[in-house]
Amino acid sequence: MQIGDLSKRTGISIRMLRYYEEEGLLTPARRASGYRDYGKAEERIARRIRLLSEAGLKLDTIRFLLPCVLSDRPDFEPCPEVLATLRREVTGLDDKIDCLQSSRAILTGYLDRLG
Amino acid sequence: MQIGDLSKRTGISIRMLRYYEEEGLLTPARRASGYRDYGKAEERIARRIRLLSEAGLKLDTIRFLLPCVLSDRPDFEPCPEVLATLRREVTGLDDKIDCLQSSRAILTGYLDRLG
DNA sequence: CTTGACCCTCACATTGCTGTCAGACTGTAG
DNA sequence: CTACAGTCTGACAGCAATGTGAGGGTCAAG
Repeated sequence: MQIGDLSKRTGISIRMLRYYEEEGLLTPARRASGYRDYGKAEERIARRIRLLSEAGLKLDTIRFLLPCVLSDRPDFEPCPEVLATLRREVTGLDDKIDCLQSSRAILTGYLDRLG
Repeated sequence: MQIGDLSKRTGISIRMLRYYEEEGLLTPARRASGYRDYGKAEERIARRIRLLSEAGLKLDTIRFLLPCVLSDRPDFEPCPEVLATLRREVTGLDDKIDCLQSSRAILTGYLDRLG
């Protein structure tokens, strides 16, 4: 699959797909022509990267956690630092979810009182 | 209250408090000396701005919604555009909350299977 | 063989914050 | 009066993500 196809399927801009590669997150095969060639696996990775990225994880962090993030079951014991990062990010997400819910409450609160 | 005090109380950097003012979100009184003078009302506004800002709303949007966001009860009917923005931001937050929860599930999923 | 749609790399620009530093003033405590 | 901490403005810097454009190759259809 060419980059444009993957872009359309995932909604991730071509620019960002190349950027993910530049950052070492997603490394598609190359054709003889130099064209990137993405498969199903890469598509899954791309979607996952975008999900985490939209959740506010930095690409650095995602790169660091990618092995865990991709495996469905732990086939290896991650090093303590990865583990710590994992936990840190989870509590970070919890905080952020709280924050979003409070913000949501403020906005809907106003809307509700209106109707 | 001086800017440094407010900064300590809210955890918002002095830089950002001044930036909020520059962006027209928070306009404290001024002493004769030129020093900013924040009261309880401004503290509440500052906290609210930061909450929404951390939730991912842009300062532009916050400025636009600020009247609604500050009032506890609607004392006026906001114009349709404000209403639309309000609704748009709520669904945006909903999407984001979903996204964060999925991301959280990915991370905790791995951690859980580990223990 | 040409054309049009894709793709490549490289590099610069922009957005939205956020930090930091310089040079100058304020305010208080000794 | 001095010293020190706090504040003021303004400007420049950095970051992470993203857009955009130039200059040039690839490839399938006609």
